[in-house]
Amino acid sequence: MSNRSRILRLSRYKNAALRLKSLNFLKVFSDNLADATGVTASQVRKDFSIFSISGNRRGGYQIEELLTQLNRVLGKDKLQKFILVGVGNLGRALINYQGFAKSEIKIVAGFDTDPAKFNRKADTLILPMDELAGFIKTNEVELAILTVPEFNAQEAFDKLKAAGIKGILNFAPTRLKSDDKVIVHNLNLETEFENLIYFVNTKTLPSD
Amino acid sequence: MSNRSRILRLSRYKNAALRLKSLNFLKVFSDNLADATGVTASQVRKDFSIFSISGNRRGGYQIEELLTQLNRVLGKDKLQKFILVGVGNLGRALINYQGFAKSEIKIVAGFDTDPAKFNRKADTLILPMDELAGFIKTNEVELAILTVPEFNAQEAFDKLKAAGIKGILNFAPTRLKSDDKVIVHNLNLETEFENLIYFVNTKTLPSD
DNA sequence: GTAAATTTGTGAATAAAATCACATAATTTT
DNA sequence: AAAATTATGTGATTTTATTCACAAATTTAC
Repeated sequence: MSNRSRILRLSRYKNAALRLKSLNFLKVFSDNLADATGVTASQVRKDFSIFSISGNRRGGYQIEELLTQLNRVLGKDKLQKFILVGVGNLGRALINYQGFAKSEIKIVAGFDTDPAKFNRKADTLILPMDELAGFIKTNEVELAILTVPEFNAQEAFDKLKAAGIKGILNFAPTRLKSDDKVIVHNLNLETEFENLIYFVNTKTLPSD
Repeated sequence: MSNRSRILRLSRYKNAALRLKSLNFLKVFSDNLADATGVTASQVRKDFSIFSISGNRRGGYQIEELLTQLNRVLGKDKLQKFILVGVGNLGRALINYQGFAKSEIKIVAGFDTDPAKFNRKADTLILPMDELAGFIKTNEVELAILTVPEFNAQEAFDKLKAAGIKGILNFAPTRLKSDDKVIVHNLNLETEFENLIYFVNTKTLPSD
């Protein structure tokens, strides 16, 4: 078993554990993680149970050990290289985003069709689309971020797929479909905004 | 009943319907919407049923009428004004994001503590935090986007809450909690990346 | 060293969400 | 205008996810 929201929760537990670690905590209880992430304690324990993450009865979880186990499940025990296609406002923001600094996530290059954006001297190279397939092969990149306008999304997707990319985080406002070859995670900003608007307008509390 | 994923699906149906409308389609079937959004046809109909959105037996849904009903539910029948706090890379990208152009979402001002960022002449004003509360009152803004670094998130949240903001889309890597006064929708980019990494590493298809 | 206290881990129970399946309504065909 | 066809709409069923509740393990107190 392994659905999306369960994995999202594991990430949150990890973030909560990291925060506690930075405050010099050595151990943490399911109760603490539940408070920090807004779920129930038994949910935390059930999630751990499903991924064979274990602690000590009465002693809680050793934070260091817990983080190791969570990072193992989440694949964060090794560097994850991403390329980014579409160096517009959002693309550039993601390339410069500081939030990944401590994590094992790295955007290794950006690609665009606009020559004005190419840059072979920057910290993160910005290259023409022609070099996409070659770069992916040479650098053994499996993951991509798609931040192109709606109209170009399908074409860019096809190129990424042809070049052997295995996973795509799609910010373009077009829903792309996962298949055996490529896993797509669609993240539509307008949809997220609309969701908030709905809950504010109806004054119901979202139940996630 | 009204959980987050059901509302997210309604947004997707709406986007699919919009796309079909732009191709001059006049009607659409639950089957079409299902294909376009990656769910089952009965899911589409069940979602509609729950929000009393109805079509014509044998005739499907009139797109124009369907959009009206969806926009009513999603609160997109009127302009939704947002302010944005934290004009960094991501904040600026959202301010300049073109994807909202056709929608009823508008970012009316940005706020920051850094005087270098203030701009009273730009299309979207960038103002000092001191003016936050006043602006919110004068312009009757209920919604906010939070794109500050982790360390400043709680303080900014408190100010927004005190100023009467009703809903926050939080991009800061700190989980803020919803309550009766403010609904928070947390959107943690690192978590989204990790989620993709997990499914690529384990080669399982996400079941959302 | 025994008893009391506390927290995990997980089957069992409950709740929630998705799918099925079919009666009902509308349209098209003949 | 009757019969055949095609979609919706929704109770019933199934599946999935969450919570409950308690035995097992460990720690602390006496």
